[in-house]
Amino acid sequence: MCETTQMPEIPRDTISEILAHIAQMLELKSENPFKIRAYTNAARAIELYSGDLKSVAEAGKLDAIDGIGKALAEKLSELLTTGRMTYYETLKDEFVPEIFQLFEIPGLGAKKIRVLHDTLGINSVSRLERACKTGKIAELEGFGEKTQKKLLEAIEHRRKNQDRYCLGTAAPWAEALVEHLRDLPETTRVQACGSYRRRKEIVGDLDFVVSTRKPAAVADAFVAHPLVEKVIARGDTKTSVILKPGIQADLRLVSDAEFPFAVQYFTGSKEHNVAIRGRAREKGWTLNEYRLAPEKEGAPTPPVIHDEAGIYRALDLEYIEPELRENSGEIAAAEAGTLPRLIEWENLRGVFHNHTTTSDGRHTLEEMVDAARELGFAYYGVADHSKSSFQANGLSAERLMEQVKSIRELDAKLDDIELLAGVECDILKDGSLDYPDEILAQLDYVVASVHSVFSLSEADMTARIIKAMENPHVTMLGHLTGRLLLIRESYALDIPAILDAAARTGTWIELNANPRRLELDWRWWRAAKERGVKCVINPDAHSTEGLQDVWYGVCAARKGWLTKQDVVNCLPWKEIQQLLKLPAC
DNA sequence: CTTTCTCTAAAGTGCACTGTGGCCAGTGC
Repeated sequence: MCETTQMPEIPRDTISEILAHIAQMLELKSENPFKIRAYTNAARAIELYSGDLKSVAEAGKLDAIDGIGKALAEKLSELLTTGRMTYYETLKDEFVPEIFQLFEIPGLGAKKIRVLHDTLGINSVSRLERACKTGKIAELEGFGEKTQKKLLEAIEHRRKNQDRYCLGTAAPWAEALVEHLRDLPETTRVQACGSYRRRKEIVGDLDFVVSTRKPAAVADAFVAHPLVEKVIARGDTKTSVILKPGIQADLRLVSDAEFPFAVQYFTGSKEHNVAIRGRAREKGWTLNEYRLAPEKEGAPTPPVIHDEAGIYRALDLEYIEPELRENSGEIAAAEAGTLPRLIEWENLRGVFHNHTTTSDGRHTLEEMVDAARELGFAYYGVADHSKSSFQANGLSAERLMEQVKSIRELDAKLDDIELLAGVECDILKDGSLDYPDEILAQLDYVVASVHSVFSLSEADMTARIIKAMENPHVTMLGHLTGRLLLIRESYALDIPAILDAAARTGTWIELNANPRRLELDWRWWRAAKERGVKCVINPDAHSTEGLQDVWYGVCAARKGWLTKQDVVNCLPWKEIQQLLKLPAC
């Protein structure tokens, strides 16, 4: 046997993270700020680079990438060819790894972390918490009572979110495990349940229900999956594990006859199930995770159930899609036969809010358009950042007009997709827009979004956004509430007032499909629909892969009871053309 | 550390906000 010398390819994201980590360490060492920025820029340049880094390194051409000079090219070349970077490893040895947790606490940056470390020896979140509780932080120069209180709250918030994951984070793990279970010869039926199946924007754990005649074999195979870190419980019917990323996953093993009941039960929500069981009881039956049976002797015999829909049918209900099972009126609607026919992924015909390398996207216009064609979209809109979003390399009016020109040129060459030239225009603090009207008038549509000054009062923020909506060039509002799930709360906003204004001005509201956003939140869409406000599902894609986020957007729209009639981008091209008052081709 | 120029030296996204400490510094977008 010969030894293998082949080195596994280092993912581009890992390289980018290493550079960002170096920047962080240099910050802690109070290095030359421009050196720090050079590493930050390089991390970004690598992230945005779409070519094959390894072959560029082998050709010695790394310094041709914008933002990579002689020194960085050398270090990256070492990393790409040997798998190690000496500089990085030496630097890393100077710090305990826990200290980097402190950067995750909002309000703490390198300067403050350095003070905490040098004066109180704080090098981890747990030490920081202790110091806050003993009042030591408030005594420090540059800190005070308020900072101490804010830090403690941030630590508490962090702890609360520790066992919560975004739908988009958990979905690949859930799907990998479902596929693994389905591939086993011993499994009959497999279903992922719980909040993941209900497509909640945040999930706490993963639940799988499997029917089988050989539960021990299935459990063995489940715990042997490479994603599994450790087994915390192992019984005949239930196995619980912790996956490598930290999330708990439960596997329930049942007979095939029990399967529909287990799936219905473990899909929840708890509130939905309580209501459903109450309904069974009214018919003299008892419903649990194993069966539907007469409650006592003499009660009528329930029908034989083969699948989940059968349970609902037995209770005189239409089938209720998992996304709707939140006990918010779905049972009454199922009884009356008025459940909406929910939008499906296949109904989407195009998208409007997408970026390119011209602002902060990772792929070029051509690459993004190719990806959109592959997804089968009939139309595709580009909306890069406007000039005030300089941190996202926002476009000056001049650059924007150049981009419009290149979009029109590419559009003329393609006959299987229609391209639209738009912009994601910043709503400035006073509600005015980032370009004059004569510039906006030259675009096919405008996505108006807030990217700065999040701390306005509710009244001021509401007035700001309404003012933007009143500009006739504004077609839709992007990521209305500014939340980043598990990272940042929404800003203060009077949403009913915004919905009223949207109805009055005919402004569409985006359902931003990025799994960190999924806003406007699904809980508001029925109120929007009542007012006749239209939804537009946008991926806010910064890369070709990002386009696939529309799937999460459709999940959220389904949770919001939306049908294809409620979502503008389910319309065919001809109707979009009329709605946007575009010249006929 | 990189880029660009005034080509071996200088400049390098800019503003709002917050809290603290006395009119500034650090953080975050």
